[in-house]
Amino acid sequence: MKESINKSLEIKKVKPTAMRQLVLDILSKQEHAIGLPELEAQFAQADRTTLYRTLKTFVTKKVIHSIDDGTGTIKYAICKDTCQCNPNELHVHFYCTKCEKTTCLTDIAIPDVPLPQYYIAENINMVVKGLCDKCSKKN
Amino acid sequence: MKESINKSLEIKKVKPTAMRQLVLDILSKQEHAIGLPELEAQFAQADRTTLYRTLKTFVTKKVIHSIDDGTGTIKYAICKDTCQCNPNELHVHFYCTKCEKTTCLTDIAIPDVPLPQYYIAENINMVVKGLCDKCSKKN
DNA sequence: AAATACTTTGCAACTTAGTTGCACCAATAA
DNA sequence: TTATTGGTGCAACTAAGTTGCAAAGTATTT
Repeated sequence: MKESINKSLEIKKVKPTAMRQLVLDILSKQEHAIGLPELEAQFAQADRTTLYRTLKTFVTKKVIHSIDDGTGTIKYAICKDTCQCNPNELHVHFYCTKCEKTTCLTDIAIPDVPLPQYYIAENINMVVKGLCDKCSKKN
Repeated sequence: MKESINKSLEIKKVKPTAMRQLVLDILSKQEHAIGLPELEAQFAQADRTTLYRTLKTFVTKKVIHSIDDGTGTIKYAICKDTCQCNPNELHVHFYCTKCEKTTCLTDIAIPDVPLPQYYIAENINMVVKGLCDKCSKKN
């Protein structure tokens, strides 16, 4: 476990400090994407700034990817080891309006959209909102 | 012009107060989607709260739609008179990373995506980021 | 027209997320 | 060891959004 985290940091060329290992460990244990406030809540005592900067480093080094799920707070989830976050590798995200969890639908690629002339796509964000599998069954 | 604004408010069943007419008039003159701070900036003197609530009313009454373009501030643009904001009526939005403007690509419908079993879609947000037509030509 | 109720508006104050500057500490290189 | 670099933590701040409450305006009833 700890080995895989170190490996992940090594692959993406991020110095594996204790803080970073800890943050990545927590992120790896999440079932859903979480935001900075939620990450902060998992620590008894930790500085927001450090977590903030750790996440930022992870994003630029592509250890994790950020998700704008439309709630106003950015969520984060771990990238695959091989992920380079290119447009063709992007997947759809799902935000459940009932349990308010954001899920990576890693198997669902974002479909190509035709853009008007002279528009150049660099990145695409696609979030489907509705009820997740667990919540739709409870109704 | 003023007639069409009143008509729009009437259709969507919003009482046409002076403030609302003014806000809708400003929104109708925008080439791009704008946020609350930008709307506020167009007034010499106006209260943020009132504008905030006006936008909120407009969104719930479907006079305008809100766009989460990933910048952190929600943008707004006018809906068509007939728009009911159903999933099948939704269009793609484009955020230009150079001029930082958000554009409704009203002609480009959001493609259907297959969801995993038991997931129920209520709404979809799709934002393409990159260079808009004007900015891509300038390079 | 007067009295009542309802809606809209404006001020002030607050919350929340994100962000920056600066000082300190740890790890590494010269 | 000293110098340099990078990471961490505190404090303070910004920006956007939000709420409570009171005043003003509009509509409705008598």
